[in-house]
Amino acid sequence: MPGITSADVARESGVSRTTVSYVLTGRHGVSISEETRRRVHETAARLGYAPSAAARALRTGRSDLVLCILPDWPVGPVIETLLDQLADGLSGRGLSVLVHHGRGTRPLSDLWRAVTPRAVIGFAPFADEDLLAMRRAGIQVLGTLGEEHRPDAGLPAESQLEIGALQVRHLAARGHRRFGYAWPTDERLGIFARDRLLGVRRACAELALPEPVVQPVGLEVLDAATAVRRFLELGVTAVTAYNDDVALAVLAGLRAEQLSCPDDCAVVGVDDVPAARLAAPPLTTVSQSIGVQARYLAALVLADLDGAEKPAHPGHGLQLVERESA
Amino acid sequence: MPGITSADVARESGVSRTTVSYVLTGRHGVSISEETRRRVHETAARLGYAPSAAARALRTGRSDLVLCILPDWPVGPVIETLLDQLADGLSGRGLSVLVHHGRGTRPLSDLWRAVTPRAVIGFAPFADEDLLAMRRAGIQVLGTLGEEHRPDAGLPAESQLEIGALQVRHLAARGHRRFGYAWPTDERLGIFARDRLLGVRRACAELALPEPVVQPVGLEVLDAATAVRRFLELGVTAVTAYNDDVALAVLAGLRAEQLSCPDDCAVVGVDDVPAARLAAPPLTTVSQSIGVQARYLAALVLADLDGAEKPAHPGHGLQLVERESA
DNA sequence: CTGAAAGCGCTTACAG
DNA sequence: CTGAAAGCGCTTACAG
Repeated sequence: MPGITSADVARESGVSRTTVSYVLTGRHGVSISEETRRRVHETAARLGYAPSAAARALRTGRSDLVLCILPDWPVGPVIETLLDQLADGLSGRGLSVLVHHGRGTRPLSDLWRAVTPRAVIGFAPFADEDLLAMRRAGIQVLGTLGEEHRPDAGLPAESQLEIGALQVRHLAARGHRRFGYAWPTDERLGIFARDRLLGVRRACAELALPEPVVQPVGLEVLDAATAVRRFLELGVTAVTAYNDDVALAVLAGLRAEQLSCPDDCAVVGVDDVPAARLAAPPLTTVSQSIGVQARYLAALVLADLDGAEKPAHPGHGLQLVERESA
Repeated sequence: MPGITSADVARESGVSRTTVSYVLTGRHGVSISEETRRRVHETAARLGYAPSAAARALRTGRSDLVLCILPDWPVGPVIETLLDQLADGLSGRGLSVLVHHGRGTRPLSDLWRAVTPRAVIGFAPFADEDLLAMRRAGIQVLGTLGEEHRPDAGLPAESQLEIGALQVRHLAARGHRRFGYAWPTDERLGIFARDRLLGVRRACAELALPEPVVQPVGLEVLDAATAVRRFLELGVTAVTAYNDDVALAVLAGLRAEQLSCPDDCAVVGVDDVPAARLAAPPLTTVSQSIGVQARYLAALVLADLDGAEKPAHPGHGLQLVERESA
């Protein structure tokens, strides 16, 4: 029992496959009697017919899939939520979101060729040749970092810069002058960390503050304690962390060193993960309003689908969530 | 420039499409001169040829994709790591892992028909009709909860039961007799929480301990504090939490109530997320050895691919990670 | 308003 | 050792 085809539906309904296709794809312009329409729909439902996506993709060169390419590290709850909301925004238009975690040695081209997606959304930059190949194949290619972002050309992502700047401005407003930057030990994160740190550097420069002290901070209490000691030795009074995970480690390091936060050292993270508000002390952090981002991405995909013009960029929607750690 | 087809490669190499196909799919049994082989490979590489997956899927009825269906809530770092490792294990055999977050209103059948996957792996139970339809279409269907798991038939998942039991046994060995169960407020988690709690209940019964006190615990300090107060009023001295997120909330609740952990109340979580070791105090938790699970899943998929017999189940590989909270 | 026919790009018996 | 041909299931001009 391999499956019902449109030919089966046509035979059962006493019409041609053409008519079945017209009825089922809701083709406009062609008028088909209401009676025929009804019969075709009814038969299709009764037989449990679902069109072969492979055949449709082969014929039209396009599927109803949106492929999201994640980098090869655990992305955390924020991106997960973004993906969920993106899927929500797209499902109403018959589009399904499929996610690929960038692991495995398989070339990217195998993947998008296998999926024939309507659009590809990259959560980290694509290699130029991949980008070109996808565009050439008529696939809409989007990135969450903004199109201007070309790390190979040395161009940082605006939103990442802004994150670092927000952290600094909040702390500077509270009188801090000497900053530490808690750099993630996972090397794969460097691509984002670089831009966030750059944002911190620039903000410090603008405020005529000294350069931040950069220190790698592992996600272990002992590692973090070592880093914290080093920070304080160098006169740091406030730490901007790469993200909440790293910030949580700094908090743990401070506790291990019997230091109090924010009195001995203030800390601000990035992401506002659920654990942030449960930390000791509750973590001040920068949240990226993912609802806005998700809607914007969905709108971009749909605009392309409709041949409409691109929606305006909603801004980065960053927000400082003040709790007790800074 | 729509794309290079096998016909292009054939023409350029001066052979037929048949030969191109034979060479490129590495077909055994058919002998083709080494010289021809070389020429075809060279031409394909030079032209940047990659076969159309849609055409191949239509012809063979199968793709090189493994589709993972996640439930519609954020799954957290543990599942993310599992997916990464699964992709690693499968990529060597030319299989790519694609993930669908179970959001959106689109029916599951649209999805697997669009992807024509080699295998589908469910991280939450499938509806019976979906299961049947996929099997009928010749797709290998696997679940991370074990095949015996049929919640609609009231059958709990072994591994989930065992998690709860492990938590209780650890605490009972430390002299605790009256347990609280920190139940997640996110209703979508109920399907797992139910089985874990059942494991706790059974373990209590076996040890002739009183029934656990179940209390929903939100991921906010105030919610958690309320729950903690209630637990202690009822004489609870140790809390088994649904997972580390909930356990972190309990810890925050204890701090808010000026209570000490583990002296006033011990806590044990599930998952061993990175934040667990950074908690105050560091969280004792049950870790699910995902490396083992990932390898087992990969082996299952590959065994089916090769027509080999199923690998033996490696056991649940649960482990209690003792830190300071219990 | 509806049907016969071509063709998307591949794989695979089948025939030489 | 290699090629001509069929066919996977669909969509879509084109012809009635």
